[in-house]
Amino acid sequence: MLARNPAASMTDVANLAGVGRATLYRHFPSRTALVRELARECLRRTDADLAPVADAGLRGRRALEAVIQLIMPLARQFHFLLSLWSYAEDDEDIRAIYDRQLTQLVTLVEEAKAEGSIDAAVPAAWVVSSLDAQVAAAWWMVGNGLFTDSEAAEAVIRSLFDGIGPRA
Amino acid sequence: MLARNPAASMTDVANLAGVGRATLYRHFPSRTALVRELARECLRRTDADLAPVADAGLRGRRALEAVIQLIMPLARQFHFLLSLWSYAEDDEDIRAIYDRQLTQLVTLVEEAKAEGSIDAAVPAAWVVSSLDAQVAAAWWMVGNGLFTDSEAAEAVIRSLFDGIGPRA
DNA sequence: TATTTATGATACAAGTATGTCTCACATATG
DNA sequence: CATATGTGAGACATACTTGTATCATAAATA
Repeated sequence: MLARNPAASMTDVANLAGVGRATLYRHFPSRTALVRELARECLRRTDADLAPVADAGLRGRRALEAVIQLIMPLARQFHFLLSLWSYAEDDEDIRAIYDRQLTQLVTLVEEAKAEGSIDAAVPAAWVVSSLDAQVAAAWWMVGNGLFTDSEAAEAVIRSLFDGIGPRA
Repeated sequence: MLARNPAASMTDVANLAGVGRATLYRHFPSRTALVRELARECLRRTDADLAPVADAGLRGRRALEAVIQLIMPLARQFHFLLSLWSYAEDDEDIRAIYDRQLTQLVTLVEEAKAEGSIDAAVPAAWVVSSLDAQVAAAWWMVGNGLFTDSEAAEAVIRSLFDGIGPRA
């Protein structure tokens, strides 16, 4: 519900969940608590889905490509945070997990730079921003039936590393 | 105010504008009217700023690069529409202007394909989405002091056409 | 100077959201 | 069977937001 409409009320959430509003408040003492738990869940799920990348020992560009492919189905859940993040960012736990994930991503970017698959002159922060923005854009394409999940991942990988210019 | 916090109340807007709430209602009969006028203003300003591109007779990639450079300072005003667009999209005038601008952008993309500076296999919708997403991302970098305006435009142009891979 | 106009402050009504509380009921457990 | 637990429905207080209306005042105009 909050992913579709971040301004949804507790009544809306309860109705969509098929439970009474009172019951919702029994599980989440406040709206802020609900949003934070949702954020935590998103971050947990990301950790879980991205674990195979680290386990497989992938590095640099190969790892980033795997991350993009794995993260695409989660983009929807991520996207809701854009407008609700202000409620979550004050939470210490959430911030810690988020910072760690961000650091891991930056590490992959640095590895890719070291192996020569990313231009060392490009700031890592921009790579991460551009990656994030394009994943969100690609998910939007999926949502509007203009891409399948795999097409979306492929488009992001290609655009990110090689751009939309003519193939070499 | 609405650019920073799209959920801001009329009181917030009036306070930031340094006028009374009543006066704000004298100029904009409703919150929706305010948002729509803001949207109209954004689109008008975009038209004005982008007019030189058409006047100079730029086409294809050169035109797209000029658009990116000119649009960057406007990105902030554009960005507020993401969450407020639902209030504006019902307005016939606004929709017409927006659709025209979008069509013009797609035309530039098609021209770039024809001249060989964009791979014909890449869907135009994805080019526009990726462009839009990266402009927003770059503006965010500017807002956080990680890019200057011109660095931002340069980064978007380079990432869009050539990606972040090593320079050929 | 007299008058019109725009403004700020404020009160007001109606609607909605949050968070708390109570009560009746169903279900699971002892 | 008796009891404990969780739920749904709803009342309730509080607060906030929208949109309207009123009134006194400052500034521009005639």
